[in-house]
Amino acid sequence: MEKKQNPLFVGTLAKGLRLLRAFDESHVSLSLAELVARTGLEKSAVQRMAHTLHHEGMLERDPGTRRYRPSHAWLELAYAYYWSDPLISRALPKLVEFSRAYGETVNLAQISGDHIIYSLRLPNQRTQFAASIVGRRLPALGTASGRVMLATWSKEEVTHALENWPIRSATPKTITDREAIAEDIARAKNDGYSITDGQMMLNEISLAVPVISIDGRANAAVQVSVSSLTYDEARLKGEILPALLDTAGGIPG
Amino acid sequence: MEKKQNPLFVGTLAKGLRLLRAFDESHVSLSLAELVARTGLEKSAVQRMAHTLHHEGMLERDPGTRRYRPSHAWLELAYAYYWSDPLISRALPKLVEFSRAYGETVNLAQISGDHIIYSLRLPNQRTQFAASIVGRRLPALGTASGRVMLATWSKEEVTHALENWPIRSATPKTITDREAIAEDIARAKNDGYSITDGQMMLNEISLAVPVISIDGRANAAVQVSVSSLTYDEARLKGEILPALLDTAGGIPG
DNA sequence: TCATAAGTATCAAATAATGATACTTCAATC
DNA sequence: GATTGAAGTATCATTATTTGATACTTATGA
Repeated sequence: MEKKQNPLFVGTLAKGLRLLRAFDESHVSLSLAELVARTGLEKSAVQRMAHTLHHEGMLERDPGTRRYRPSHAWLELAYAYYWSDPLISRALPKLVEFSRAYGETVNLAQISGDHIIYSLRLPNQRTQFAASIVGRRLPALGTASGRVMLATWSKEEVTHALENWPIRSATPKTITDREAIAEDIARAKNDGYSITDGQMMLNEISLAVPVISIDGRANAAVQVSVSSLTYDEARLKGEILPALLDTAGGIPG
Repeated sequence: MEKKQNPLFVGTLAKGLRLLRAFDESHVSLSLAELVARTGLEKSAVQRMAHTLHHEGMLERDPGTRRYRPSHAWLELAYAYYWSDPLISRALPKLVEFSRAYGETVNLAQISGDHIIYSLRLPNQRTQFAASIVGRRLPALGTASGRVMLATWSKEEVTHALENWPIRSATPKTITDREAIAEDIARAKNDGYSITDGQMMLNEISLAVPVISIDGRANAAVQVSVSSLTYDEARLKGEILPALLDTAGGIPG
């Protein structure tokens, strides 16, 4: 184990958490050996941690394949999170209302370090699975939600973000030029919304508006995803934008 | 710490997990002292665990109040869970379809020990917050979903459940008589659906149908909640039940 | 069938967690 | 605004617990 200065740091617990985080969308179940590979821990340590997590109900274990999987307990943790975050209960009814009225996919995104995380998602029939489930994280600079939040932040913070936050190219259309993103944020600051086209997925247009708190700053955004095959920007601005501004504005500060 | 026989059991990790589980819908943030009270651990241990969990991004800490809260990481874990459970991706499009068509709250429930857990929820405007968010656990015997699943299980399993699983009285109408529940399960076995009225909440009717796997057994159910003020059982059976059976039946086995 | 990898069990060594205690900061009350 | 008790933080000697090497067993597939 690396030298951990602080005597309050409990290495064993941190190791256990690494096993939990070893699971993601492309690692839905892991064997002992795979856990060793993904966590970088000793085989013995992984054996003990996995045993303990299983014993405590945090990992499911297939007796046949001996592979470990996330358990229902991971959803219970999400349940506790939902109650703990006051924004969720304020935003949910507004999003439901919007979703029912327009039938388009609508999400609540929150800033989470240099990423955004989707904390509420109301999918429609056409929505891809990855875009339907909560907890997804995306680099903030590459999303309409992230940009429209940044548009409410101080000049210093925006500069820092533009210089340091990560950018990941997900489609041929992904803008990786930080200058261009800076312009987009400036535009969002002026317009009060941000639109991206095919940044994370081709043929997907995203429209995001900020959820502004009392101090004028946004740490969250409401975002709509539509297909570029059925919408163009003009129609999006005409039909969806006003309602989306109402939705975000209606979330109690 | 109690004597833990198995040398593979890592007590420190188990203790850390207790901090996470100390949070729930009525404990959305906890101070150090409250964590001590709720976990039953030593003050020193809680201090170290909380520090570590915070350091690892699993707990948010308000610098002003010094209280701990669940972090976004708890949603990320849910994201990993969603990918890991193959039922989710199969059920989601069907539930969305139903939700759009009927505009009523629809859920996917799965058995989780002697409880059911809601793993997908598509709320409508009238849905209460607690009924809108995933991860909620309810005693299986008290829910239409739990009963309709049990209806597909072996006689021995049902007997065992009826004798041992917990029952919690949530409303004046909650049925706590295990005989009556046995009858209800028998009825569900015959009908292929289960209806409860005001069991968890007054003025709420639940209709559940099983998601049956190849072996004829159900570990999941699709469930609709409607207000008893706008629906009666007859209307529910006439208008909703056929579509709900289609929805559940359409989930690929 | 054999060979090899994966998973499981054991144990001596010593690191890292423990929990008692002392110190500091906060917040409430007079 | 000073006083007081509770909550939070820091420290450290003790020792229980984790550690990680190794041997053993069970799977897998060539």
